[in-house]
Amino acid sequence: MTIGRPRAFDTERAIVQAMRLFWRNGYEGTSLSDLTDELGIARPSLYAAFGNKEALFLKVLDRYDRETYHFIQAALDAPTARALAERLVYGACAFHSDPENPPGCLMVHGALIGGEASASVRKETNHRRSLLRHRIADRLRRAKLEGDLREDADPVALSAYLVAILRGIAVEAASGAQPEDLRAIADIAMTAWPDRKAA
Amino acid sequence: MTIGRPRAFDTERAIVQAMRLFWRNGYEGTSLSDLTDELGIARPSLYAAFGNKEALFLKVLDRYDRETYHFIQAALDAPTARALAERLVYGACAFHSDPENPPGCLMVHGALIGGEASASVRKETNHRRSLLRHRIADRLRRAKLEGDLREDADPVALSAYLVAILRGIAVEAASGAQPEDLRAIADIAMTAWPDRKAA
DNA sequence: CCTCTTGTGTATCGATCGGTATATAAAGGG
DNA sequence: CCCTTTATATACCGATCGATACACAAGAGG
Repeated sequence: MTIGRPRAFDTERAIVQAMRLFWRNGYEGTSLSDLTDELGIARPSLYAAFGNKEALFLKVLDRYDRETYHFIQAALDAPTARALAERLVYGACAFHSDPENPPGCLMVHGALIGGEASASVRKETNHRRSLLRHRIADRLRRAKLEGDLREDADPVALSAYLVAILRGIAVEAASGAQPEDLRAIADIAMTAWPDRKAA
Repeated sequence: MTIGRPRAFDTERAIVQAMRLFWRNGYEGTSLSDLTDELGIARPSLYAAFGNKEALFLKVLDRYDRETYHFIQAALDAPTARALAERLVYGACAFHSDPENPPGCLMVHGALIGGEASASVRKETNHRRSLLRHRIADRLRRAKLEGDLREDADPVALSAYLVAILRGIAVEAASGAQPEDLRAIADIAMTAWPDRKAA
């Protein structure tokens, strides 16, 4: 079938292992030696399979969005605006409380800042973060049309607020906050959500 | 008076210049060459004046807390709990909207994550972040005693919420959010603040 | 002037960074 | 068996990392 020597490692498994490293130590904080040590493969194998460090990180981002940070999609599928908000903030609490997950959020910690060498990677994570806000805003606009969000509510402002809460929870979790601390934040955050009746 | 050759640069000015570099590119993202280029001094002069990179960063953190991130102190001096919250969230908006300031928050971006080389620096910024939450919680406890915060309000939870909002605003600002976006977040965040009357 | 003390400039240290050249090993096709 | 193709392992590349050894310059005190 496939010609040539077969690959001696599982690329999907390698991406997950790389994701955990980037997640914990950031893009610049994770060296090629860290990666090859953790993955148990030699350097040229990694380059042959993924291209280079940046390309591997992009693959990791895709995997993170698609299969790890998936409470976002569950939230966007919620039937009402309030359910969307609840699934977002409490989903973030559960996500960042899961001891299986490294602390914080890969999208925030992975490449929020750094030197000029990681500028393109930073741009990509920035883009994905703003994309999330737009997806939430679109869903809230639809909620207004469907009548489960007040007429005077501002979808753009509310989506910015929700995303800010997610970032705040992620940073606090990375700083060592306990699950109950995160839930307290989410509880208070939800009291700001507009009810169906006018003010 | 002082014996020996006089220093040819202003250490206070150098700390401010170093702060802006660390603020913009993070601790690990700022190299010694970046620092010496920006400060216009040679490498041994920097080491003689500040010790090493980590010691310089700690001096920068002190300066940031004391003279740059000072809206925090103004908030803690507020007469009421609600005024505290308002000064915090709107102060953060103004702070992160000021075009004179690099994007984001030095305490968050400077050393939120990284390799093992910056572990001690990360521990220090973590400590300072948790210190802020405790100072706010203490102020809110006093507010309850003084009667301008509802009896059933939880100072610890509210302080965690406020800090999370600050982190969220900082991350969004670093991601390129506009001043009006930040104010929208703050406006909604404040609607979660408990009124004096019971629910 | 000389000495002492401290800061400056050059040139460099070993370690590590991301990335590769080269040779060899393991499969399929003939 | 040989040839092609792909993956592996060793060893290495130039560049940069944080940090210094060394010699010299600039002031104070004698």
